[in-house]
Amino acid sequence: MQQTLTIGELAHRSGVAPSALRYYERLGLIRAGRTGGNQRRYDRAELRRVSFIRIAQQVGVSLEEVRDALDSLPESRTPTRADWARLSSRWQAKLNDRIALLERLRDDLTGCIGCGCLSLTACRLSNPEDELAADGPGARRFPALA
Amino acid sequence: MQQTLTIGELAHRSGVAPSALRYYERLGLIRAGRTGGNQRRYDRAELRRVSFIRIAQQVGVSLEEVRDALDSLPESRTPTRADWARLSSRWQAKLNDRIALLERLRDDLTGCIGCGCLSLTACRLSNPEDELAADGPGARRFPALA
DNA sequence: GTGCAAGTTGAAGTCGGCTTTAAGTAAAGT
DNA sequence: ACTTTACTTAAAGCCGACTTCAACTTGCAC
Repeated sequence: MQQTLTIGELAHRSGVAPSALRYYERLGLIRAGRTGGNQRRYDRAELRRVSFIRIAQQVGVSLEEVRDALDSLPESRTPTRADWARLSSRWQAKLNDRIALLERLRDDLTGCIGCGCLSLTACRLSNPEDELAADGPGARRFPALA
Repeated sequence: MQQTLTIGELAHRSGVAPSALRYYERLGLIRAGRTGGNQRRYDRAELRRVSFIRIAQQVGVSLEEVRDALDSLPESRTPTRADWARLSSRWQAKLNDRIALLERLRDDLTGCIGCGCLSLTACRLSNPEDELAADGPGARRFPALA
């Protein structure tokens, strides 16, 4: 017999409000069974799903993207290992991009502290900006990630 | 004589819409001079500021947090190096936390692929969940970052 | 079996982060 | 000078991610 959690218990365990859990369910991110009296009962495994959702969210991934990812995790039958690998590598790339962004941000900060200048925005020593000015009318520093 | 950018030019260069730039200005994240005819003229340095904002945002940092950080970068007079160090280390911690989250997310994914199971949520091999069940009624996996 | 905390729903409200709209002004090209 | 394109504002609208509300039902505790 499977042990299940009420919405309150899952909320408490995960640190996510019951209202948010219902919202996630409406969006198809998590699933719940029901009691005879129509109350939700969560499989313990959902706790991991919720954790995954929250982490992803905290690093700037939208719920829609998360849903797409979770949808690709087949609940039912054997998926091809190739499908798995594809999904995984897509997320790997996404995560690597974000890690790179974070490192860039960190380096910007430390660079400006390192060089002793007082304004991040005016630091020419570590960041000669004129490279950009050279590459035509459409020079964009940060093309969109997605 | 300082070279300046119109809002359209800054928008194009940074990949951020003019409306968003005006919004950032209202929130105090960026600054602009004005022409005689009341049009904005941006110092080139603002490009770096905008870049910083967008990167921070993409990794889940709110504009308010960004503003707080940027506010601590004194535009005017010499700030204490201690202030700088404090601000920097606060952000370092923030960034390190986020990097850790990303790595955890990535490990969750790869772990589940590695072990060959088909459901992230049901993977018991690599993630025995019962440790959590043990630590009382308030066990929360992810206390808030901030 | 009764009481009360915890659960249910749909609809409306909130907040952050912008975009759009409307009505008008500035600046650059010819 | 004139035309076109880019800019200005305030106010309203929109979308994602929830929370709150109101009215009602379940289910565990005694």
